[in-house]
Amino acid sequence: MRWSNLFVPTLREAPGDAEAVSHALLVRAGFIRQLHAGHYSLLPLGWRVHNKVAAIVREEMDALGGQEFLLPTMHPASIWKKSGRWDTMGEIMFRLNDRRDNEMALGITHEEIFSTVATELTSYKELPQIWYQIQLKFRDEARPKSGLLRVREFSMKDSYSFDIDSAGLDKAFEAHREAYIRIFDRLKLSAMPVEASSGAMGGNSSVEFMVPCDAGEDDVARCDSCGYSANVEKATSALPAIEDKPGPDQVERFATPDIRTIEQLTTFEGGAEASRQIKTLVMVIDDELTLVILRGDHQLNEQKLLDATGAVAIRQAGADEILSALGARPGSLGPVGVEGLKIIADEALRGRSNMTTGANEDDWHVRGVSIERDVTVSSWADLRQVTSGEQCPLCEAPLRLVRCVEAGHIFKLGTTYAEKFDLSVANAEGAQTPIVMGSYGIGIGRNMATVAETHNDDNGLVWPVSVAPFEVVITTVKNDETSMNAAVSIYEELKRRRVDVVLDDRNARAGVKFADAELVGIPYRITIGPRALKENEVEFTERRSGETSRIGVDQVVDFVTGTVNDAR
RNA sequence: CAGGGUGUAGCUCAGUUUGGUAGAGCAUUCGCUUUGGAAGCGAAAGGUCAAAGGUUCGAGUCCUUUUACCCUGACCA
Repeated sequence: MRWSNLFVPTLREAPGDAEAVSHALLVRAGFIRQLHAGHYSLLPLGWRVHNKVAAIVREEMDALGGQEFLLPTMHPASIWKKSGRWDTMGEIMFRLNDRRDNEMALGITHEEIFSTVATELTSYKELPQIWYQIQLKFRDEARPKSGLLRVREFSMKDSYSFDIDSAGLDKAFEAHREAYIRIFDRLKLSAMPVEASSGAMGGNSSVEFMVPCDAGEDDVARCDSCGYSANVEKATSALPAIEDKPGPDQVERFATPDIRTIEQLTTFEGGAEASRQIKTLVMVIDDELTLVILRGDHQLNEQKLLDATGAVAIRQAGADEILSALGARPGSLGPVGVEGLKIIADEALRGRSNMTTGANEDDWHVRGVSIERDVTVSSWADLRQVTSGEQCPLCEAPLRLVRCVEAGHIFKLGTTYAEKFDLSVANAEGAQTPIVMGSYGIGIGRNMATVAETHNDDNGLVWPVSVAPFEVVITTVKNDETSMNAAVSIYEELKRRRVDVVLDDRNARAGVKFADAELVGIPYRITIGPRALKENEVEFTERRSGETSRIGVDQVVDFVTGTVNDAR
C-alpha cells in the first residue's frame, strides 16, 4: 500500500470532546470518526487493526475447536420472550417493529439464537460443541462514552459451549480461560482474570478479564500478596472483629434534633462512631419496598444486592414512599420494630449488639440495638463495597482497588438455556439429558481501544506488531529517482516476504511524514534519505524506543523481516 | 434518569457580558521560495453562527421551545 493512496485524515489537534486517550488518539491519527453518540465509523487504518484483533481471536478460537457461524443481528421478539430476557433486559435492548407490526430486537448477545440452532443437537455423541461468531451487537447504553470503549454498536466475539455434563462445561470453560490468556498476551494487554458477578447474563460462575487502565469503568480489588482479585461487585474482605460492650436490656430512644447523617451522629453527644451504627437504606427491589441494613461506615454495592436477591431492577425508594412506609424521613430511619417489610442485612452486622440507629421518627434515634434481639432480619447477604486498604479475605494483606477495563468475560451458564429452549440430548443410556452451556465474550473494538489506551506516548500511538495497521513504514525523505528506486525495491521485497508494509511516497516534508508515522503508531520505520543512501545504507527506527540504527541496503529486508517475525 | 457543560469554517477556538457588515490559528487550493522533524511569504476558497419560534429598524449575541454532543453519577455481559 502506498500512503499517497491511503485515506488517513490525521489531525494536529484532537477534537475537543475526546476525553479518553485512546479516543483522542484514534481520532487524531485517522482511525475512527464518530457518527453519533456510541456509533463510530472505522476508517481504513481502524478497520485494519480491528481485523487483526479479530484474526487473533479467531485463531485462538479455532485452536480450541471452535466453529465459526454468522447469525442474524435482528431477532424476533419471540425467542427473547422464550428465554424471559425480553422483559429482564429492559431498556438496554433496541426494539423495533417491522411492517406487519411484529416485534423485533437487535441482538445484545446471541444465547437465544445459538440455543435455537442447538435444538438440532440430539445425541451425546454430537457433544461437546463450541460455536462462535464475530458479529455486531447493539446495546442502548444509557451513556456511551470514551470513544470505542463504551459504544452502542460494536463487534464482539461470542462463543457458546454445549456439553453433556458440568465436567464438560468445566473443560470448555478452562479451555476458554486459557485461550483468553493467550489472546491478551498476543494483544500485549496485561489482563487479569478476576471473579465477577454474572449480572443479567444468568449463570452461576463467571470470570472477567480486566486490564488496568484509568479510562476503565470497573474497580477490581486486588491482593498483591496472594494474587486474590475480584470485581468489587463480587469482592469481599476480612474485617477485624468488633467487640460490642454490653448494652441495655432493651432499646433506648433518645432525641437527636436536626441529626440527619451517620457522620453527624458520630459527634453528637450520646451518639456513636459509624462502625457502631446501623445504616438503613430503603430500596425498591422489583417493586417491593425493602430495608437494606449495613454497618454505618459501609457502602452498599447495588450489584451485590441484585445478585443476592435475583432481582431484575433495583432503585432507591423516594422520600414519599419512605415516609409512608416508615413514618420518618431519611436520616432518622432504622430497622427496629419494623414489621411487614423485608429486611436484608449485610453479613458485617451479624451478631452485633449495642448499636445505634434511627427511630423511624424524625429527630429521634435509638441505641442499645441488638441485631438478633431487636431486628427481624429476613435474609443475610454480603452487600458491602470493599474499600482500599481492607484485608484480603484469603491472606489478610491489604487490598488495593484498581481501575480496569473489562476486556472479556466468560460465564458458566449451566442448564438455564437448556431448560428454556428444551435443549437435550439422549445420553448413552438413551435418557434425555439437558445440555450444559457456557458463554464467552470478548469485545473486538473495545480491545482495540484498550490497546490504544495502554500503548501510546507523547507522539501518538505505539501499536504492538501483532495488531498494528502496518508493521513497517518506508519513509522517503526525498522523492528523487535514487531514493524512490531504493524505496520501491525494498517495499516490493518486503511485500513478497509477507511483511505488512506501507510506502510513504507522499511528496511532503520529511518532518510531516515522520510525525504522521509516529502518530499512527507503526512499529518500525525504514527511512530512506540521501545521507545514508550515499553510503548505501538506510535508517531503521523502532517506534517504541525511538532508537535509530543504520543498516546496509542489501541487508535491510532480511533484518526487518526477521525483526517483524520475532515480534508477531 | 439526575446534575453540569458545550454547539460559530474540515479541526482547535475567539466573538455572546453591553444587539449594528462573520473572525483567528491550523488544514485546503494556487503562486513563489523551500526540502532530515508538523517550513516561510503572498493570494484564494471555505458559514443556514445546532433548529424553530419570538422581541427589535436590526439578533451569533436577548427571550421561549426543541435538539445534538461531552462530563460526573445512576444504569450497564
